[in-house]
Amino acid sequence: MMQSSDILNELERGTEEILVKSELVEKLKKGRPLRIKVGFDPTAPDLHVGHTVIINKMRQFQELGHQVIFLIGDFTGRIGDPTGKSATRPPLTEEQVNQNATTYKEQVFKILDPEKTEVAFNSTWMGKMSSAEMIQLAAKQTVARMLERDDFSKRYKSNQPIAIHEFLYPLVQGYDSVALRADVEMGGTDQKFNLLVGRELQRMYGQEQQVVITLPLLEGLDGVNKMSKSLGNYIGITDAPNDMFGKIMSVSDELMWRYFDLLSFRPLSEINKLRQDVVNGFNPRDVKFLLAEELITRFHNKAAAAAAQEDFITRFQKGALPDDLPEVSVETESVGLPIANLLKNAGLVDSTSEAFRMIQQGGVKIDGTKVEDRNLLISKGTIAVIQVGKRKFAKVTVK
RNA sequence: GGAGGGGUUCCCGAGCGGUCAAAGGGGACAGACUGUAAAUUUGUUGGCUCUGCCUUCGAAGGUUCGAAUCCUUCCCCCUCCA
Repeated sequence: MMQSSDILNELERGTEEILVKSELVEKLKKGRPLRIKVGFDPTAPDLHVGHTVIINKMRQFQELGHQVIFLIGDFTGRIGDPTGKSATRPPLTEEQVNQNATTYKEQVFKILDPEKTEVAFNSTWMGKMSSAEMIQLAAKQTVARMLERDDFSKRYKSNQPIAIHEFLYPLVQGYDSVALRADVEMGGTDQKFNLLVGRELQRMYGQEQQVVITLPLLEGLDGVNKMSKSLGNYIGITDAPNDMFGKIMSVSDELMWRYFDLLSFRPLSEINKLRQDVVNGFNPRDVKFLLAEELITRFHNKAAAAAAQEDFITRFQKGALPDDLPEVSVETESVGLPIANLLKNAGLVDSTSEAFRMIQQGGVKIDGTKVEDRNLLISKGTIAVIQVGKRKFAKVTVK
């Protein structure tokens, strides 16, 4: 049995902030399972490893015997994205929401225990709310308060639009905590404002206030922006082993340590040792291999991790072709097809202009031989392995 | 309702009658190099029947030999005042 101070240390590990820590201590003392709320966006059912930072934390609460609530913001999703990036978001149908929820479950249960997870939808209570009640809810916060939110104030100051409905987003999210009687709500640091609105609303509705725990946002593969699908700088947890491996390898040596801190289950002492090894001349590439292996094993299995590493080595270190070459056939009505058109028709490039550029840059190879002539005609009946750059390959048949 | 500012190629952002497929940066891609799809470095970055042609600068008209650049109307965004 762990000491309560050990439990607290364990829970605090990897978090950005706990508001208010003393309240969490009090709640933990009660000896009953706490209700841990975490909200997810229903439009984005493909989780990436950035999301797993928080899911790992949820799992930790579960292991300590608490009740984890996986809240799908299907109603909130219809309000619209308050990041201002997508002005109009097509409303999801109930069918789509359910489908996305299923996808979610498949993914998070690679980490969470399904027996100890409650899945909730906020449309359950929000859908029943009358407009009068909605306005009463809106009356509980002021515009000035809303503008305190970093994202809103920045946009306001830089003359970016803020639609009124975007103010409702934090209110609804906060109200969810009231409806669920949450003891703890977790979210990314970008969620801090919304999470705190939940605290305030609970107080106004006469409930004990939830403790807010924020977790750091994981940087994406570029090392600059946070990991997100829209930026394309993510490692999806359903990514194929080879893709996962490649993406992890493309992370800079520096960012790799951040990933170790937030994604690896290895103890800190072990990570520090690896760090020291690299300082002493150990190849950081091999440390990256370890990270890739751990994550692929978590989301796939050990054999897949080993195979992915094997593939990476033969393909990039030794320059060999991958085993699973996609086969494509392109048709021509004359005796042959100009190389540029062939590349385009085979889907290896987006346009013939791009094809010409690639040839000019020396990135196109046919059966391993670099193409020098941009007007090269590939005759009908040819079957050849064509490569564009380091990552695009196809076995092309000209019919 | 009034006054003013603005909408440019994937993104940010110059251009303000011809030399504009449109500076610069970011991103992406390609080459070189390499202990890695790290770092570094060089280059490319609208399309096509490709060394020439075609379509782009919120939308539609107009002026002009010629418009992203000028005019008109419309749509959208922002700021200040009410």
